[in-house]
Amino acid sequence: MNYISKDGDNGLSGGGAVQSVLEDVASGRLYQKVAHELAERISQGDYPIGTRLPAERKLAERFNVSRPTIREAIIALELVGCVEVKSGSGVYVTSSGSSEALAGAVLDVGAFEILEARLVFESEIAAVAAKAITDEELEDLKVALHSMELENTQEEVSENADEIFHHIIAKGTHNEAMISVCKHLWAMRNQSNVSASILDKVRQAGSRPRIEEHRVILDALVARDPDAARAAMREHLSRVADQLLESTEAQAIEEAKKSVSRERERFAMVR
Amino acid sequence: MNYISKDGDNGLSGGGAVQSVLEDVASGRLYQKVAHELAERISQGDYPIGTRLPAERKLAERFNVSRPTIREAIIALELVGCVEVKSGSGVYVTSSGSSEALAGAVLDVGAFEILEARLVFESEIAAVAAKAITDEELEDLKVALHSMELENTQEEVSENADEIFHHIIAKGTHNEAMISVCKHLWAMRNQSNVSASILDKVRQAGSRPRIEEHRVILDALVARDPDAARAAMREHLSRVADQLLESTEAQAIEEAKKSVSRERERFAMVR
DNA sequence: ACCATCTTATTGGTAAGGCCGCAATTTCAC
DNA sequence: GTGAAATTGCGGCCTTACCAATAAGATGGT
Repeated sequence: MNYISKDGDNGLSGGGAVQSVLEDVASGRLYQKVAHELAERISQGDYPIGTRLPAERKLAERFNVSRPTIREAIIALELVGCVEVKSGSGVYVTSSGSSEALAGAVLDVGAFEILEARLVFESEIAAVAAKAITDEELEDLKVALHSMELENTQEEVSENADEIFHHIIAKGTHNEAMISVCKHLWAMRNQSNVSASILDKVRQAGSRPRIEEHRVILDALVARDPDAARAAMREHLSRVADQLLESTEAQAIEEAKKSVSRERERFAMVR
Repeated sequence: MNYISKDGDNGLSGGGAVQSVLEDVASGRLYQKVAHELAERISQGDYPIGTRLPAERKLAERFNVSRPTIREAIIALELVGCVEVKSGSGVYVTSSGSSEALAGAVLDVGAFEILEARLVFESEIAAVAAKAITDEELEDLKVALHSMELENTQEEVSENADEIFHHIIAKGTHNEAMISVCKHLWAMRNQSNVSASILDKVRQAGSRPRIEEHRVILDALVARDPDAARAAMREHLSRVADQLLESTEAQAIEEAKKSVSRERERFAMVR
């Protein structure tokens, strides 16, 4: 990935063009991208364990970002535990293992991509859960569904019930890896800047049908029918995606028209 | 309270999960102290959940530190997951407990669970990739397959070719979310302590058939046949899982017998 | 050879400033 | 009066520049 913009523009002096980057990936935080890239280099072996990373200023130069940004990225890596910084000496690689965690970590992803992934993965999760879910978890699902209904009547939409509902299903697989993937998907969703702005409207627009779709999913799980559960989840997320497409079109009818139609086309393939 | 005194070492004792992650001061980085203090205020209720924190500049003033330092502290809190920052709006308290912190983190997961998840998810990834993969990526896959063959003849097994092969397929979906999930799965796999010890033997035992299985996957992708790709990937990972089961039984025939049979049973359901 | 000192490389922290997004408020047209 | 568009303030984001403190090696005197 390249952070370089056309020229050495800086926000300050002469250069008018904005501070780089934001063309490539819209408004992710810069330190995250740098940390991400750095983690990938580490886990890839460019910076072996025990070695010292280049100096902050060198890194800043190599990534074409400022030193504070590099500092922030290093702090992120430090908190993840794959790097240790010794004051006055340098920053040393301690473990490439946890760097992979961050390498695969969030980063800004398009809302449609996330939805497409959820459509594919969560459907399978539902199918697996249909065969493994316990009665208690089904009970929890009913509670979650009920609180979704409450949210619907009240104007107080906390958005949590939906997430909880899907999380319980993932938990119903009794497979930590699948649960982790589910969390990962929702973490991406919750961080995505697109979804933040648009998803609210989408949810408000179609909150009634959503309840019914969730109920269908629940029924399939109660029946322990994997195929029905997969189909119900697919149907649900397909409808959410459709609504997102509509909303997106309504919102950015001019600018993103081409992009939308492209995404729609892509989406049709997996649907 | 003043953070400038270097020897000051203010107690800052108490603390919950959040503080433990933000390792205790010792190393004397200023942002850690600030993050620590901030986390304490949050969990203590000074900044209730959902509310907005004071602006960077205000906080800098209140803590007698500079704005970059406040930014760093906020990043730490953000990574721990107890705060969410919305660009242009402010930074909001999300949860005083950092249970979400481990959400993205890779905690140890059983090898079978990971394999089961890969079986389910990577098969779907292969199916999606079959419709979206480019010719260049197919070329890359051929190269990866070739280097796997080389690894097979030599005794020098670097194990990388396998991972690269699967990564390229994920990349072939052209969906960042799916790529991220794939990375996430492999990160779990690579960190799992079970796999570290056993997977080597498994791979050595069945490295020859593996090549053939990968070739079948590649052929399906070349043919752009989603169903064939999914089936081939499922077949491949099923065999890997079988071999892992055998190896596990051979290794820990006494102690883990029950556990294994339980896992086998579980595994049969999704297979 | 040994030790104290100087130099250098590196991180730690600060200050000020421009840019851009968000949201509330105001203004203006209907 | 009401709804939509422009303005304005706030707030975070990233940058440049500068100075302080520390660690580790080089230097030089004994």
